Amino acid sequence: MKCNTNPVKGMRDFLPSEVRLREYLTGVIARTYAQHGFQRIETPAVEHIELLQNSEGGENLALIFKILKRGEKLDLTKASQNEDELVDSGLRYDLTLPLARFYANQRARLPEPFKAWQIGTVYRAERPQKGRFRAFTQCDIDILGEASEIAELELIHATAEALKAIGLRGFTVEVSDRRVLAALVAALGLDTALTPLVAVCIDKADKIGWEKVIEELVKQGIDQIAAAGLVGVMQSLSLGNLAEHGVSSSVVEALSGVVETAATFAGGDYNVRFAPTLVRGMGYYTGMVFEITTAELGLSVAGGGRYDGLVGKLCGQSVPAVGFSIGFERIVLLLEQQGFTPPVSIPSVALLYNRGECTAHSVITAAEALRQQGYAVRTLPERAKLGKQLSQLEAEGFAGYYSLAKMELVMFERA
RNA sequence: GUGGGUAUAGCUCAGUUGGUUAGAGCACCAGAUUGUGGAUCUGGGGGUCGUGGGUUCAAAUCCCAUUAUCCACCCCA
Repeated sequence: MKCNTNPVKGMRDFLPSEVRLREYLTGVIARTYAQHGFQRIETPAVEHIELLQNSEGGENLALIFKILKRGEKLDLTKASQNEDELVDSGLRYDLTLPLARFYANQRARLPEPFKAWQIGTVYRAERPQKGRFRAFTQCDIDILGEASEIAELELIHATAEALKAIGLRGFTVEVSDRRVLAALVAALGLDTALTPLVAVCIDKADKIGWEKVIEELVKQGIDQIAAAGLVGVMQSLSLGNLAEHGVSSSVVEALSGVVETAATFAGGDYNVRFAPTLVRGMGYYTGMVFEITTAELGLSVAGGGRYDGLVGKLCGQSVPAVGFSIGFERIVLLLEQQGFTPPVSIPSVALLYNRGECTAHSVITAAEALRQQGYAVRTLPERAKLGKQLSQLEAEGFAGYYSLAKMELVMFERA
């Protein structure tokens, strides 16, 4: 039977060369996070559907891959069928929610505050396009149990250091705070329930321009004068004048402190700035939010924020929390665009033998001897057109080859 | 969820206003030659032209549907 050999829509196969780049990157990121004192944890890809759906995950809720009940619990004969009755679990769409559940469940065994890092695949049933897949890898660091902005600073610093270690420069860390916009909305006398709606419109400013933002706001039922007023304030907003617009002094101090301190650690390698239009989609964010963008890629390469309410909803005890996630796939995309190739850890050689002319024993013995010398060795039958084979091996990244017939090791000349 | 592009050999792609047996390069296999490290030459295998309908004497080519894929929007990493 002939069947479709493509991976499922939005999912990908990875070739050896692609995996090599990905492994190199995860290695660099892992090392940086470990240096900053974060501990790796793992959680399952599958979570209870209730957790995923009652999470204020914003638009992501519509994108959950749902998993059918199994066995007798899957009753397809019921008259009134809706999705919820057939589904009991789903694939995670981010790493934050599973972490919050993990923490609520394992808290007794974890240090306080807890600094965790994770790498894992998450799933969203979106329409795939450039830099966007249905299964993709995220690298998260989170601090739970730390209410002060030292947590924000540590996360920004560690994430920026990870990107630097990968070789990225000139990126911009944007910082804002959910409470800024909420204060502005309140100061203008608008219903604060409108804040999330307003946030979505404001978020588009960079793309569609302020004129259009006003139109959008009006379309959402906000009157023209208030909309224009809000946009006017937004355009002139800076760390210096936040207090004049009704933002509480504690928020202003925390925000300026984070932006200024983070900038001193950047040392010219990257930028840190207050970005009033930064909002972010997740509903669970309660305070500061951040994002990292690069000029080369029109997409953000990292995003995060404070979500103080999330753990409390799961275990009843309020636990402050902040997280920052690296969009692994976008880093990969960026490096591929730059033609980046990861450094080789061990030089590899190909051991070429003639089929039929030598025993398996002699092949493996010779290979072992080379491994003892520190090479990674792949045994391969020698082809009739040796020259062609050798050029292919060289292109594949082999440092040299060993001819079993001639008993000699030949290194390729480095161009 | 909305809009657009593409679909021909393992890969990258040609294919004229519809017209005989659908092509090239790369890759693969065999042979020749070079006295065997990439070259050169000859030959070979390999395609239901995404799928299903329709128009026509005749469809890879035109029309419709469908699927896949890529890109953009929404939103996001």
